[in-house]
Amino acid sequence: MPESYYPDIKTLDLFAGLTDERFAQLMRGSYVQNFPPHVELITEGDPANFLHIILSGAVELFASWNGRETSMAAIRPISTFILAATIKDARYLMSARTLDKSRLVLIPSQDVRNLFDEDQGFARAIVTELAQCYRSTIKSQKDLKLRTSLERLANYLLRQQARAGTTPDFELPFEKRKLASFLGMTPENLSRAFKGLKPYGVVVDGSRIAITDRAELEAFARPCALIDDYST
Amino acid sequence: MPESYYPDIKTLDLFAGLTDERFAQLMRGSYVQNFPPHVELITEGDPANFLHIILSGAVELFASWNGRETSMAAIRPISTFILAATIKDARYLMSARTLDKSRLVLIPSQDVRNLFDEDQGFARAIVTELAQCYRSTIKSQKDLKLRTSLERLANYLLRQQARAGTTPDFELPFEKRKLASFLGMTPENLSRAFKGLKPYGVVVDGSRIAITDRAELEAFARPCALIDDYST
DNA sequence: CCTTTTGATTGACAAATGTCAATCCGCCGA
DNA sequence: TCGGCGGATTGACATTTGTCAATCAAAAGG
Repeated sequence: MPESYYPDIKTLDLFAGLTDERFAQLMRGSYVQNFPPHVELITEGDPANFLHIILSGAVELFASWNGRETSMAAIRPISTFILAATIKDARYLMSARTLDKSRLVLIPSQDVRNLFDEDQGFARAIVTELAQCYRSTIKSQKDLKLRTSLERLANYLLRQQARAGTTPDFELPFEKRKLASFLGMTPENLSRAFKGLKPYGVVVDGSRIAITDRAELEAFARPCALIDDYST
Repeated sequence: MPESYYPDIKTLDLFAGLTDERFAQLMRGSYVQNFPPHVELITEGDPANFLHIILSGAVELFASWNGRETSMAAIRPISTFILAATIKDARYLMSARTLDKSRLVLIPSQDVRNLFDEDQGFARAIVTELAQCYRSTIKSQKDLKLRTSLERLANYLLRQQARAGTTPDFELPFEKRKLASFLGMTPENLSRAFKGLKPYGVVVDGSRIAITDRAELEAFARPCALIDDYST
């Protein structure tokens, strides 16, 4: 792999504490690949041969059963995905596909496991990352089980706006059909949900969303750190 | 803590690899406590001061939001719970209460984190445990998003029967109202769901369930390792 | 033994969500 | 520019799920 990517990858907490030597060794066995949009990178059920890192673009994790499919998460640079399967040397529980043109790093799982056994700090970092992922899915599960679809959408919009910055409006990061699947509803239902939030100051213009009165929307959505704060 | 509990706790994968000395040291700072049924052990939002281990009885993990409550998981001996919060030194995302009279071990979180930094094998074990928990919640999320409540119940019954052994019937491990909440539905809906499974050979007698034709039920439920096999 | 309590069940109804089909709209390529 | 394609939206309708109230059954306690 070209060394020009090293600095980007080093920004990940997972690798920040590694010695240059160990990091370089890990990278030497790895690959960087570019993918066009809508390419399936990983199929659920396959053995986890590589730890994936997304450098640019966007990746969707999804799952299927009995002819149905649902969006589980969207991954944006720079982060790893499907760490647990790599560590456990198990099969992927989710599939992954590119949403946009994306650049990925593939690190052989065996190398990650070896490094884990050799490097105390790396082990610590892996655990922190795993715990983070675990807690995120718990939050997501609480979101699903405790809220109606309207409430889920309202809180999602609040989180997105907070991420976008100080402006009252922002762009949805992907198609509405994906958002619907991610929130656990149909596209038709999402359309109606957007209308249902109009009284609370949500203005929709294509994929551009404006929240005209945050306090009003919050009064309805009731965001809560133990569900909506993905940083803790 | 009385040493008489040591052998039981040592059966946990998490502690199996520790030297006797380190294990004893960890236990010396810990407590064993007995609790009656229906006692709240942990409240979501509180800082995670202790890693909990259940030695006997049963514990329910649940979460609340906006006056609603949902069952997230049931924990049975001998296992730990809420490991991620302990490791991250973060707040609990779920509350916990005893279902039955239960005996618990409480290990100060700081001791767990210290041991993690000192002991390579322990770190490995923590990661394995965390990865396991993480993958379990992913499975649970797939179950929730990809299946109807009837399908969730059918697959739940198949899993329970497999756990119970070779007999076609088994006892539900807790109240139906808890089961309903766990499966993401109301008690009324669960009642109707049981009736809906009658054509597939599910016979209900109080909390005793019999599956008269497993093949028939499987044809409807379509169990799948990537959702229903909690061992991988 | 009887009473009280709690959970389970049922029916009637309401609300939420999904399905299907038609239409609309923006984008891209010919 | 003009189609045509795919996603978004809408309306009508079906299904699923939740809510409320009443009733039933079993367990707990006096």
